[in-house]
This record gives sequence, structure tokens and C-alpha cells, in this order.
Amino acid sequence: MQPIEESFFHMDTLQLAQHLLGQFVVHELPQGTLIGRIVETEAYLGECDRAAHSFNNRRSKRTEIMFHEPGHVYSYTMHTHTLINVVSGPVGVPHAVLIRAVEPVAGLELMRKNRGSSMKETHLTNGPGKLTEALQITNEYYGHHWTKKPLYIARNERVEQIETSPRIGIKNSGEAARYPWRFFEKDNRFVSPYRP
DNA sequence: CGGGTGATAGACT
DNA sequence: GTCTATCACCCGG
Repeated sequence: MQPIEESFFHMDTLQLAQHLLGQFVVHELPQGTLIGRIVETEAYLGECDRAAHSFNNRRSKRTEIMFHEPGHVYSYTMHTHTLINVVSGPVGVPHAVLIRAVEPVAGLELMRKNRGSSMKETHLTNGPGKLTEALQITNEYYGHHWTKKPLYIARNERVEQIETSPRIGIKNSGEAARYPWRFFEKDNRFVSPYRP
């Protein structure tokens, strides 16, 4: 398993959010290699998107990485959970794609250990906070690049049937709350539960 | 020290 | 599936 080429990340953000579906997230650890296949993403288009942390090109210590080259890791903490993003857009354009769910591919035993032994398989990685816990992804990877080991994206076949919906958890973002910028694989049981 | 940042587990129906 | 109580850190002032 090898990291994807850097040029992969140089595409329109809404395209990238869809092309990421099917790709592998790989985390190589001493205890084993954890792999998840991306089945759900959301695009955040900074300058024109009230739901984005970088709305209006808001630049802070936290959003800074989104102004850098695409392919960097943007992570942030939501109370007890870490959420993980892929920086998108050219330098100076603060876009990102949130990875909302993956399908467990390898390292299931370790994932179960990370998530609690009684956790059902479908609940292992079917949410943005769940998958970071299962794959042991922490804020230490803020500013890392997704082409570098030990945490990287590896190429796999793209998904064939992509569905869209409004994004989740942003209902106070006015008009932006209705943009259909959530993408997921049709009928995949590891997609997070939809909350209308 | 206040504001900003939504997801999760578990109980219930 | 739906409901709801609970969860913590970083930052700027």
C-alpha cells in the first residue's frame, strides 16, 4: 500500500469530494495497519459558505492550514471527538472536504479495541468522530500531508453510484444549510445516519 | 472567562 | 429509527 500521488488533490473541491469516495484512508501503526474505504464526504467552500470555519476567508490559527496547498490534513476537535478533513483548493482558497464515514477494510480487531469490544460492526466507523477513534487519528496530524506515511490516502476504485444530500449538523447556516454538498455511496451500510 | 465548535451512546418506541 | 443528555478544548479579550 502506497500513498496517492500529490497531483490527485488538485481538482475542483466538489469534484474532489466525490473522487475521494472509494479511496482508502491508511494508518500504519506499530500494532498494525488500519484501513478504511471512504464512503461519505462533505465539501466546505470557505469564501462563500457560511457553514465553513473559513467562511469569508476567516484566517486564524485553526483555519490557517486551509489556505495552504491541497492535500494537507485539517483536523479539529469537537468536544470529545476529532474530525478530519482534506484541504482542497489552490493556495489562498480555504476549501476542505470532511471525511464523514468509512467502511472498515483492514485492522478490524484493532478498530474494535479502539471503539469498545461491544460495538457493532456498522457502528465502528459510520460517523466523523467514530472513524477517527477507530483509526486512531488525533489532532497531532493537523498540518500533516495526506501523501505521507504513516497516515495517508491510497488509491482504490472510485464508487459507481454517488448520492447527494444537504450537509449534516449545520442548520444555523442560512442558505448554505441547503447546498447539496454531502456525497455518499448509495446503499452502503457504513454511511452515517441521516439527520434531516 | 466567554464563545465557538455538533457528534455520540444509549434508552426508548 | 428517534430522542435527548452529555461531552472538552482552543482561542481572543
